[in-house]
Amino acid sequence: MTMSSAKISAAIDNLKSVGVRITPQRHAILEHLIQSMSHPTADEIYKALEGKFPNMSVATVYNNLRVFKEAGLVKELTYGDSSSRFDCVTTDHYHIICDSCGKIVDFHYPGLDEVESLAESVTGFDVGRHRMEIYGVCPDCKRKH
Amino acid sequence: MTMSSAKISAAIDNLKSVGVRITPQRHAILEHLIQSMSHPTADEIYKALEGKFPNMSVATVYNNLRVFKEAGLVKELTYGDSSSRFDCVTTDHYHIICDSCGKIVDFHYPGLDEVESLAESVTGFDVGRHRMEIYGVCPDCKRKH
DNA sequence: TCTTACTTTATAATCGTTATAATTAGTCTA
DNA sequence: TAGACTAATTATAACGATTATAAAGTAAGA
Repeated sequence: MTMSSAKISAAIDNLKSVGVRITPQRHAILEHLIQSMSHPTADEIYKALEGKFPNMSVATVYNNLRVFKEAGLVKELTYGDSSSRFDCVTTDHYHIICDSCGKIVDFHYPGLDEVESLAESVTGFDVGRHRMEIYGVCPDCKRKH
Repeated sequence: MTMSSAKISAAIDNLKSVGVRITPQRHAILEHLIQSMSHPTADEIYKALEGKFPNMSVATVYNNLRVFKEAGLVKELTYGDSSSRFDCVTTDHYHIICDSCGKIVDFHYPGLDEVESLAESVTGFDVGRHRMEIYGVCPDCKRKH
C-alpha cells in the first residue's frame, strides 16, 4: 500500500465517520488533492478530472471542497490573487510563495505561540489561530534571471 | 495643524514628488483613508464619498487606490473574504481580526526576522517579506455572547 | 419497493474588479 | 490667453471566481 493511498483511506474513513457519502467524484477530488502534492485551485482540480468525469460540474468541485473543509481535511488558502487554493491538512505548516512564478512551498516552523499570547494580552482578543505567508523568489526563478 | 492633516500633507507631497496630479477625488480618498482610522474596502470608500462626489465612478476609487499602492502610501489587505481592504502605510504592523464581527485592529510586534532567515536557509528562496494575521474574538463580541 | 435525504448537474445569478472609450480637466508652451 | 498634449474621470460593459437554484439522479433504510 502506497503512502498516498493510505492517506486517502484515512481521509475517506474520516468522512464516512461523520456521515459523508463517498461518491466517485468525491473520491477523485480527494485523491487528486492528496496525490498532486500541490495547492490547486478549484478550476485546476476541475480541469484535471474532466478526462475521468466529462460531465462533472464545477459546482461539484466547490461543493465538495467545502465539505472537505468542514470535515477539517482541507484548508482554503486565500492570497491576494484571484482564486483560492486548497491544501490537504496534514501537519501544521506555513507557506513560502514565489513572487515571480507563484510556486507555493511548504515550510515547517514551530507555531508562533508567543505572538498569539502577546496579541491576546495587548488587544484583549481571545486568540484562536493565525496565518503567515512568506514571500520571495524561488531557486528556479533566481537561476533564470 | 491636526495630526491627520499633517499626514495628508505629507502624503500629498509624496505623491507630487513622483509626478502624481492631485485631483479633488484623490485628495478625498486619501483624506478618508487617513482619517477613518479603519481599513475600508473600495466600496466603503466609494459610499463614504458619494455625498461629496455624486458622480464619482467606482473605477476612480480602484484606480487611485492602485496609484497610492504604487507610490507606497497604501497597502492592500487580502483576507479570505470577498473584497480587499486598504490600509494607510504608517509604521509596520500586523493585524488581528475578529472572527465574529470582522473588526481589524492594528497589532505592533517586532518583525519576525528569524522566521524569514530560517525560511531562506531551509527553502533556498530569497525572502523579501512576510504577512501574518491573527484571528480571534474581540472584547466587544466576547461581552455580547 | 417506496420513501427520504443527499448529490450531481446544468444553468443562471452575483459581486468584486478591470477594461474600454468618450469626455473632461490640468499643465505646459507659444 | 489660446492651443495642444497628457492625464484623470466617468459611464458602461466585460470578466472571472464563486454561489444559488432547480431539476434529475442516486444511495440507503423501512
